[in-house]
Amino acid sequence: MLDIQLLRKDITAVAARLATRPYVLDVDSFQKIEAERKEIQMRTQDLQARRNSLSKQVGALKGKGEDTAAVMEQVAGLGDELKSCEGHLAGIQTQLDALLLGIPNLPHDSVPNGKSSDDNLEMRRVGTRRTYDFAVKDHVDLGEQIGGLDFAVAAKIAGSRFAVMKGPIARLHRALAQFMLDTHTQEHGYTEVYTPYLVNADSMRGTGQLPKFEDDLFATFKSKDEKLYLIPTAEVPVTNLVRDEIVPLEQLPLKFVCHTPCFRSEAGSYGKDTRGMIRQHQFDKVELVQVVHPDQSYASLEALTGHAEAILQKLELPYRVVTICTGDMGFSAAKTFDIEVWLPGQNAYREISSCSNFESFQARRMQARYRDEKGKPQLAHTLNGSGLAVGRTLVAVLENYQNADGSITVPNALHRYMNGVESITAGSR
RNA sequence: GGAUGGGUGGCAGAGCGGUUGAAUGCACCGGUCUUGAAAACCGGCAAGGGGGCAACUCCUUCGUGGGUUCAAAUCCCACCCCAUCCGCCA
Repeated sequence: MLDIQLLRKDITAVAARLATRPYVLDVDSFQKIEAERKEIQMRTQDLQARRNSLSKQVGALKGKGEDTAAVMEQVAGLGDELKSCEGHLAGIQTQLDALLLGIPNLPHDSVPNGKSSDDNLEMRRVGTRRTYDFAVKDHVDLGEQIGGLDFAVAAKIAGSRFAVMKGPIARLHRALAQFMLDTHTQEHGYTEVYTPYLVNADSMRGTGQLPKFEDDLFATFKSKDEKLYLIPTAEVPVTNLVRDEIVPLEQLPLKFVCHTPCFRSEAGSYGKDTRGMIRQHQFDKVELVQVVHPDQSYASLEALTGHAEAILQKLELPYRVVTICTGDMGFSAAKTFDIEVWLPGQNAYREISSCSNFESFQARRMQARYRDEKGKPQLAHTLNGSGLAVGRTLVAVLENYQNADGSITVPNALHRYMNGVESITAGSR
């Protein structure tokens, strides 16, 4: 959510910056509602003030044993107008909130303008792409040949966009998650957390999934009329740890790492990435979340991106980092770096992590604050990034570490998580 | 699912129709004292929002929603959450 003061003061500049996303801010309707709000709010508060002071007089008169009939009559006369004003104001406030909740974040000045992913800015390429003296396979063929990846049985159990992993592939998948958690907690200073996978609507609103993106979510029912949502990313429960909290200054920055399954409906991506486990309804991810002082958030974004990159470096997987342009950026982000890993099977770089600074956009929605030097509550800045998407990392390992005979060499960094296993083949367990 | 108790400021915890945005303690900030610190003493200290150039001022908030009343943290109704015990259970 944007600061409403910003919209009141300089809506033209805000609209211009949002247009780069592109998002058309309805300036007229905002200004119309805002003008109405101002008028009604002032009138309502004036009536309330009069009622309060008259009521206090009644109390004072009664205390002295004097007659109160005249004052009570006066205050009674206020009743109807007050009630209608309060109702009117509540209605306008609801409208205003709805409008505000639908406005995306302002891109940071350093974000390149652009229309689509074609306009994203490559920052760096890291690692060396292997050359193969045989025809490379993709992870689907490799996994099925080993007997560890089964999409057909997953479709039987649940439908499309699910996978069943078995044997050495399932183990490799687990090893990757453990390896990521250990690296981030032991080397990057994150605190591991375990959270609910089902969350309430307030939490989804806090991080920006609701009200606009309900279609992207899976939901379930706690009771007949109480809905719970399956998390699309650990960002949601973890960032909401600080919802409605005032964190003491000395506790910043908060750094959390969390491994969870993620559930996405992938509505609107029909026909995209239908093969393999690149785009699934359910996938595991290790997520990094930081809550920081506003002065630090861009330095933190660089650091957090580096933490995600460290995983790929340790796994010796080649990747590149891109800055997402205005037109390709997510709703809540002020700036995003994507990390894209090289996939020989697709002969392309594919997103494996997305690291964003949300500035105060999420914090304002969820009233996540810290106490500044003067003791005043201030909105914190929130960040998060995948460190990394476990399923896609598995895909990257399978494809990059494949051998001519279809076996997979286990990256050195994972040996201790695989009980010393250095290679997996069809016979592995 | 059943029973009981409970949800009040950063925390603990009073208040149970009016002058209470809320006693008291802790924490925190400023000061006195001290070589320094502690202790002691004095003072300050909720959040969100509106109006105003400002000084300042007004509104809202005691789990949530609704109701009664001139007036609600306090009374009534519904719901939610937490704790404990019983039942069931990974």
